[in-house]
Amino acid sequence: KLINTAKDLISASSYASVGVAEICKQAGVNKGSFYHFFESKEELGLIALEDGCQEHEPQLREIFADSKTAMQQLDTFVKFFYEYQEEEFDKFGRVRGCPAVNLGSEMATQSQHFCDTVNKIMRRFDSYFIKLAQKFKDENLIDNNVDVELLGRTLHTHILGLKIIAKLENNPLVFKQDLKPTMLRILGVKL
Amino acid sequence: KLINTAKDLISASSYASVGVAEICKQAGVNKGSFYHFFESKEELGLIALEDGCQEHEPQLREIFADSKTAMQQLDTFVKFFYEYQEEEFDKFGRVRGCPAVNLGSEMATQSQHFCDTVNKIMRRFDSYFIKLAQKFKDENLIDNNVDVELLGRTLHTHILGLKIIAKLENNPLVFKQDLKPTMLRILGVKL
DNA sequence: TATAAAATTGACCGGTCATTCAAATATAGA
DNA sequence: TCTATATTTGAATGACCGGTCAATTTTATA
Repeated sequence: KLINTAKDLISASSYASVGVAEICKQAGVNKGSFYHFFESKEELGLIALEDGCQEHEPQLREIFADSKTAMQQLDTFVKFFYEYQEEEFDKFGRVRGCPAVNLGSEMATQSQHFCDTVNKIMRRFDSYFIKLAQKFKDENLIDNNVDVELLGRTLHTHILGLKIIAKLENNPLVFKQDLKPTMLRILGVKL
Repeated sequence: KLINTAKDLISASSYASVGVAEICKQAGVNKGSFYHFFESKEELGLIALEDGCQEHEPQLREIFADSKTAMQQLDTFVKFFYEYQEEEFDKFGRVRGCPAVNLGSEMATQSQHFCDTVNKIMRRFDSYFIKLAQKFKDENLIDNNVDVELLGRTLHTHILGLKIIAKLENNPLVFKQDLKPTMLRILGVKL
């Protein structure tokens, strides 16, 4: 309960702006109990971060399933991504972007633990896009001399940038029209 | 002095983690004096943010000078960008990414003022890249049916993503090899 | 030099922060 | 039922937060 509350509250504003007291109150738990289960706010933050990202792994595995063609994977991803962000926007009235990146951006210079954890998560997400790029290459849809690792990371990097922009503008539509054509453009898909 | 100290301290960690007292101490000013010149921490933050971004305008205007060809502009930008980030890395031992985005990402959900200001800055930066894309189009280096506004924003978005990654990995090399080829790829420059 | 305005000082405020703790209560195993 | 362990309680801690203020000093003007 504490972990889920922390996920919600922190991703709704920021790590620093959410106090232990607020998390406890929202979760219906006393502060003493909090420190019985977690040794610090940081520990809870790290666990909530990791937990929140693991949540999406099943969906991601499905989206990037090997049985799908490259283009099917891309289409499913774009569709899922947009619908998820819209859903969140409707629910919270806010585009929250990427909680991991938000936390990483806030804490990178203050806590090595957060920095390391976020980097690990980033690399995990990278791998899905590298696999996607590899698929495009295998299907001969892109230049055969291309570096799929770089391409995958570039796709992911671009999506991070998009999430930041969408969060700042608080506008999920940013994803709707532009994402797929831009991804195809980065991949250099022959039409 | 307060503004410059605020710029340094905030971009070195985060808005929330830097207190008014610390800014004053570092600037050699008393708290009372602080509130003689600024009515709140937020006001100083906003001014420091705006000020820090204005600083780069002359260089940007030079980089994207109309007299240069599209490819020259891109080359100069990439070179300047990398050298600047390296310089900062050497000086502070840290890739700080984009202060505006860092602040925006931290404060977007907490202060409409910060959100608005950062968005304004983002749109200003967008315009340089839109002009660059237009230049590429004018010189017939890219598809003539392309939407230069989208293209410019996409370039900028990608760079924001790169800065985040570089900050998280604290590695300015992220910019070195990949930036130019990726920008050309996004632009779809005919080789 | 007289005077009004601007700037500086540093103590002070109420509130919030993460964290601690001793005591009370609930739970589970023998 | 007895006992040891896990959990819960909520008040207390000291540090720090942004912000205030009356008194003082500096500066500029005339």
